[in-house]
Amino acid sequence: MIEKKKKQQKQEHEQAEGKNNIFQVAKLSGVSIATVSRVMSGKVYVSSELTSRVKKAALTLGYCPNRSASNLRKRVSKTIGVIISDIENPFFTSVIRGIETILYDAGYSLLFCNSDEDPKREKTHLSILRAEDVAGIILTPTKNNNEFCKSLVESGIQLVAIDRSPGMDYMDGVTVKNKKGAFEATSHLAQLGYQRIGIICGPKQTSTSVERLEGFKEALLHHNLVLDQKLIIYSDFRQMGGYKAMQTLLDLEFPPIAVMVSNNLMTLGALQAIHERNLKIPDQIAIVGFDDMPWATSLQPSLTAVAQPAFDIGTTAAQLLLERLKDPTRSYRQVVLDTKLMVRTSSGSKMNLLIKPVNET
Amino acid sequence: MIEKKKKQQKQEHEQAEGKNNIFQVAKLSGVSIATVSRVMSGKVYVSSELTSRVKKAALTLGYCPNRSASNLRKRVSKTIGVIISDIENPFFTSVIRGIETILYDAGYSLLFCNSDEDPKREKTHLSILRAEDVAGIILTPTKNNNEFCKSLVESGIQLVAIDRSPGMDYMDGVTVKNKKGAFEATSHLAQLGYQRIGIICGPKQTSTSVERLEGFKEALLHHNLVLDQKLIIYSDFRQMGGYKAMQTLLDLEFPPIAVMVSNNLMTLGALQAIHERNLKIPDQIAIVGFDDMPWATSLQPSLTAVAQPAFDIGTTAAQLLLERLKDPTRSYRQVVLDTKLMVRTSSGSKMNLLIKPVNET
DNA sequence: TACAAATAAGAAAACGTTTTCTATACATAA
DNA sequence: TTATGTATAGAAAACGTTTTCTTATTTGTA
Repeated sequence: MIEKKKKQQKQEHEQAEGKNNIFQVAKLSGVSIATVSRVMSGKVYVSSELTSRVKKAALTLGYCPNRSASNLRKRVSKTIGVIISDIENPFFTSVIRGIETILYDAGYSLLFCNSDEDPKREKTHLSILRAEDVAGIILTPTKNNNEFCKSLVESGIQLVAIDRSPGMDYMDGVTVKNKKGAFEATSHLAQLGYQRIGIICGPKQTSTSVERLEGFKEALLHHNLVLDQKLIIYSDFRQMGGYKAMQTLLDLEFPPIAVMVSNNLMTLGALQAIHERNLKIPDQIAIVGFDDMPWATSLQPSLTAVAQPAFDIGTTAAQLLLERLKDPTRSYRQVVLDTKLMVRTSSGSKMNLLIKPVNET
Repeated sequence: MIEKKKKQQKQEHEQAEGKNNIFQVAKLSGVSIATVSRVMSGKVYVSSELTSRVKKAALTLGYCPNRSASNLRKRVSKTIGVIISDIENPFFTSVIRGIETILYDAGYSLLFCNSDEDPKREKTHLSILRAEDVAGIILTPTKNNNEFCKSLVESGIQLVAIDRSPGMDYMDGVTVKNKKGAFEATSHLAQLGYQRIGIICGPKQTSTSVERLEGFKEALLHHNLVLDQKLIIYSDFRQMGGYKAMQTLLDLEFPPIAVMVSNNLMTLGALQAIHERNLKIPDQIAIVGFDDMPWATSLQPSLTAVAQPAFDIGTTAAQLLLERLKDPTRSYRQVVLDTKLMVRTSSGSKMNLLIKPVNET
């Protein structure tokens, strides 16, 4: 008799105060732990009598199921990893916000990592995320980790690439029409009569940078403008890089009269360099940026820029991931979102029709 | 015989391909799972012979321990929750970056949440983080969740408050000298000869907003300037709010000739309103912002602003948390970091070069 | 009346680790 | 020699869930 009781109690898990578990709820409500679990997850038959008793007990104890145990047993986690290359870039924070909005509603948590554009760091993060048993990962892929990504997919972790298209056929992806955006921006400058147009690019390897340069070149061709290689400067997508790149351009024997800058942070740097030399925008030099940012309308003159739907990139990526988690067999797809040229005054447009606040709450 | 073998194999966990576990490593290297675990954690005696065999097996299988199982067993997690009120605010992204830098090195992962300044959302996130069994939480506390926070601390989850001081004595905190920062900024304007100075504040409830207003008032008093209640506008720390607030100020019968804006996003909005009316900065209106941002030097004129050590706020918070995790009994402490007035041209300082930042670290 | 099907709930197994307990071999000290 | 300690490594328990397996009860149908 005593023997038997002892054995039964073996699992009673007398715990320290504060932390409580399913056994305590079961005890308080006088049911088995199975029933408690069923009530908590709420999708199986439990009598209304027991349901209410369990719910009451759970409430008074402030019980909430341990997620590690749950994940372990279910072999799935309600966590999704996000690896961003630069969290200090407002473009990416908008993306994150988009991701968060969707995933939060779907009951997922976000495990966040900053790769700093470093493939090694990216790999470390990827393996941590795997150990963490995330359901999926949304990332801005750097190069060099293709085989590793592939092995992740094989081991059942779904990936979604954003911003860059790594040319992988084993994951979904969301990008924007970089080439078209750059084409429009450059054409805009050409149409305003600027002939000597320069560009500040990002790193040579990233697909976004390459595509934007392509659009730039095509626009020059389209408008019968000569392409001077000296007016193409490669940089690093960072503010300081943009600053130095613009200095280089301005130091040329024949500097450009208009410039397209391939991302937001470099645009800030470029503006700084221009202001330092007391050049008038757009009279002495016109400028068009890529990425429309909150500060674009606060600049004097306001900044003409190619707007990317950053928030939508995030929501789209999250949705792709959710759909794939629901149906892992469906074919991989690449969603390409549109860009929009926001014409303001830094490009020298006389008709500043489109001055609107970027961000209304 | 067969019986016995079956029983032994019971634990062999023949798995699907791809995912691998400790049993497979043990099998491949011909040792027990205990030994594998000991090798992986690497702080207990295992012979060099077995160690190398296990390591090799782990490598070829690409094994890495399941974190859920580990957390469950160890009853601690290497995950830390971060709840930020607005991820689109560059100030907070710098903070996050600081947090990430420290915690990454210490082997922690970051579970990220956006509270959107909404106490209800904050509470939801807090309980998710508890279920997730995080070791600690760094948050920008909104009001109204005091008792809940307290219960978290009681159940063993350490909290660190950043940016705002909720006046709680059961958690560590990191803030900056808001009052002193606002005092200096306002004094700077007063010393330049501006007499009619306005302020755009954040929400009335947040401690940062209150402290900055206090510093503003004290500076006026100190310089024998009258305080016109009409020149104090409360807003919401967002760009649109700053835009509208500045419009309100400029629409006054006697508008201010200089303005201090209590955060970065509202400053952007205020600038927009000023530019829309084609007012010259600083000749027709001077402006000083709170929070020094990457774009401050790209503005024309460049923006005078109170710099907060956002990155350091993050690293400090992370360090406080790590120290507390190491020694949960140590007394709670509030770290207050210094601000620094970055004098540029939007405040009109060109006219008065005698002024220099009054500061010591 | 009897037998199948459906409902409800407990017992027990399983998830993949870490760690305690136990056992062996070998060295050292009494 | 015997006792004691130490290095090494396997067996088994434990972490807190979810879910399968059982069992008991109720309902429906031939």
